[in-house]
Amino acid sequence: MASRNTISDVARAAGVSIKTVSRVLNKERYVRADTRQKVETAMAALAFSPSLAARSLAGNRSHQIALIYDNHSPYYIHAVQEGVWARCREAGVRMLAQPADVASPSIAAEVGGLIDETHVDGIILSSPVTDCAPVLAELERRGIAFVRISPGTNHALTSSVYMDDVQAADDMTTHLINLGHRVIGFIVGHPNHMASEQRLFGYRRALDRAGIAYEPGLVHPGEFDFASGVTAAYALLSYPRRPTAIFASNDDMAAGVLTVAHSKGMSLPNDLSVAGFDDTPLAQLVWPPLTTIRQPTRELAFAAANLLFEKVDGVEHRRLQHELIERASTARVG
Amino acid sequence: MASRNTISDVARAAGVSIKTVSRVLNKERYVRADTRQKVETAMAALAFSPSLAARSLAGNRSHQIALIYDNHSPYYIHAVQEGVWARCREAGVRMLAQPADVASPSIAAEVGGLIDETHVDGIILSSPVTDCAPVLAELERRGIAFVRISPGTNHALTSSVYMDDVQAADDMTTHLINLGHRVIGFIVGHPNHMASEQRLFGYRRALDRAGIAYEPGLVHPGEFDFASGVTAAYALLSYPRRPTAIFASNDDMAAGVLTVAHSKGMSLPNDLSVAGFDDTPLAQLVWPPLTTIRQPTRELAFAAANLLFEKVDGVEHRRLQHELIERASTARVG
DNA sequence: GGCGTATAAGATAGCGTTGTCATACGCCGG
DNA sequence: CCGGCGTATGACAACGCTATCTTATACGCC
Repeated sequence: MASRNTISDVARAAGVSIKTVSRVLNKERYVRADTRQKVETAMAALAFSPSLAARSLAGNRSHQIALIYDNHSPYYIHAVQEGVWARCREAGVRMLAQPADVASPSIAAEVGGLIDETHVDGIILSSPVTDCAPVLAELERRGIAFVRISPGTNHALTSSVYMDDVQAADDMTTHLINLGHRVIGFIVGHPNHMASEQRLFGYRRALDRAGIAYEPGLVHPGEFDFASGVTAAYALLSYPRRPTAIFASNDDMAAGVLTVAHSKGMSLPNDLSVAGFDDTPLAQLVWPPLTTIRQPTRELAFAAANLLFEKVDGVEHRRLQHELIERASTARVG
Repeated sequence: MASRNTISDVARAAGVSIKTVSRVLNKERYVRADTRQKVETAMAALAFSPSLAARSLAGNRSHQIALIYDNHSPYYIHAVQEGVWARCREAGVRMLAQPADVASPSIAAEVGGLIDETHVDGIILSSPVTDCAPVLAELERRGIAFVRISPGTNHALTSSVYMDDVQAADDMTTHLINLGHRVIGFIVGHPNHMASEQRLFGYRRALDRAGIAYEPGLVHPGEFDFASGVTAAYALLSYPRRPTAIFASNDDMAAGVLTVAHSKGMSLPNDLSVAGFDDTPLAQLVWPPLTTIRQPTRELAFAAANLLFEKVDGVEHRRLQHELIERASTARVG
């Protein structure tokens, strides 16, 4: 239970002042190469890790950032955490993963409290917090650096990373049309998420361009979870003009569609094509594996952290590319 | 960009000394009810959140704990994070989610660095870090409080929470035997995880009790992921004594079995019963939904945090109950 | 009435860093 | 040969709390 090694221990071991150790630690200028070497040797020998608490308190950086999320998809959260974490690791910054509840009236206060408590240097917002007005207002008010992942509103006002959800949904719909489908069901995402609207819009745009009339009865609300996919599938499959293909706004709902089809004894993909969105690992775990849109979630998260560390002055955006992944759940209309 | 409110601001607003504010904050004795009230009012009015950095530095508590994991199942990580986080929230303690790599030679140093940097008050180890010898040694050496989730080794030496993997696998195997199966394939888990051995042992114990000879050809290694489930399923389904049921050590591998069975045009569960383990959400997203063992992951994590906060002197263990969940992937042998 | 004890509150010294300012050295040009 | 500048280093205060010690008051007992 040896007590913590401090900067003073390192300074003593290296025969320099604590300030010089601090300079080495922070890669400041005005340290001779051989001095730097001595200090680094001493740090390694003592396995010195500087106290983040002390650094936060004394300096104007905490070497920590927060990732805020409120998403019920473990796959999404996992990918986002991993992406941000990977970039943080490179930068020697600690990531605080912070769940939140966008529906809570106190969410802004909680985010404010988080900032005060932890002194974080910046914040990354993932969907749907990325469009949570009270949180955005609080962050603006405090003037803290932040980057939004896949924002749906006020795109121009803040830095963000995103993909083109409209185009992606258009691509998938067009793909189904190219396979000969003319009656295509669509399951909308959770109303909290701006991406839901955009994906619906892409679906409509593709139909439009192909000269296929939009039919409200073929569009069913959902909530991005399996259960709502099941519900929607039952509704769509009993609709008078029964769809030959169903495009769900995410993979979980698509899995729900598959389950309903299986339980009705349908043969997939011959009796019904099913498409998902996101390309979570789930897409490959179900049968038949899902044709879906690969959303570069991990890369978006990485890019968000990157943008935060660059500390660009103004507002900056980075768009990442999606990709249509064709698997066995879609086929030419029978 | 108002600057942080400090304990002094609160003290001034309440007309008391900073030490009294500190007392209220830490729920110490010797504060009159009306004084406490004044302070609490002032804190609320100023939306005061104490600096964790300052508290860590000055006191001997940091109000933070770390959760260390190296698990490739997003569902597992998510459940563990959620359980620990829920208990932390109640306790007003911050949770640091820390990925690690059990295969890395520097893992102990990294954990040590984490402790030095963050001053965490305690640590929770999830599988497979829970059985990582270098990490355990480092934690012992430092005398820091820690709780292990589902340890497989040296159970008696440290506090832990766990479920009975042997009994659970025994239960499932017995369930299949009771359905009339006599040729039961088994897919082992990742060798890193101690649970893998235990589940295999439970399988063998149940066979033994039922007087069914153990047949090595019916047991195939796996790695807890979908791909290894697929590989194992191909092997098992081409084994001369073809199994009528396959018990996979987790749900992901069971999903792999389902996929192989589907692609061979088998009718499930009539041609083959498939059982999983863990009851992750995935179990319900595949077709047919998996008969599986519900592992109370979230509750285990919650209990682990709880044990940490109780700061019991000696070593303590908590066992949580598993449950066999029967769904549509298993049936009486045809 | 004096004294011991429990309760209530304040003064002050750190905790381990970084920021600021001061200092020392070597080198250059005039 | 001296003043000034760029470089390299150190001394010390400050960050916002908690721990420790001290002081003040109230109360009960002999």
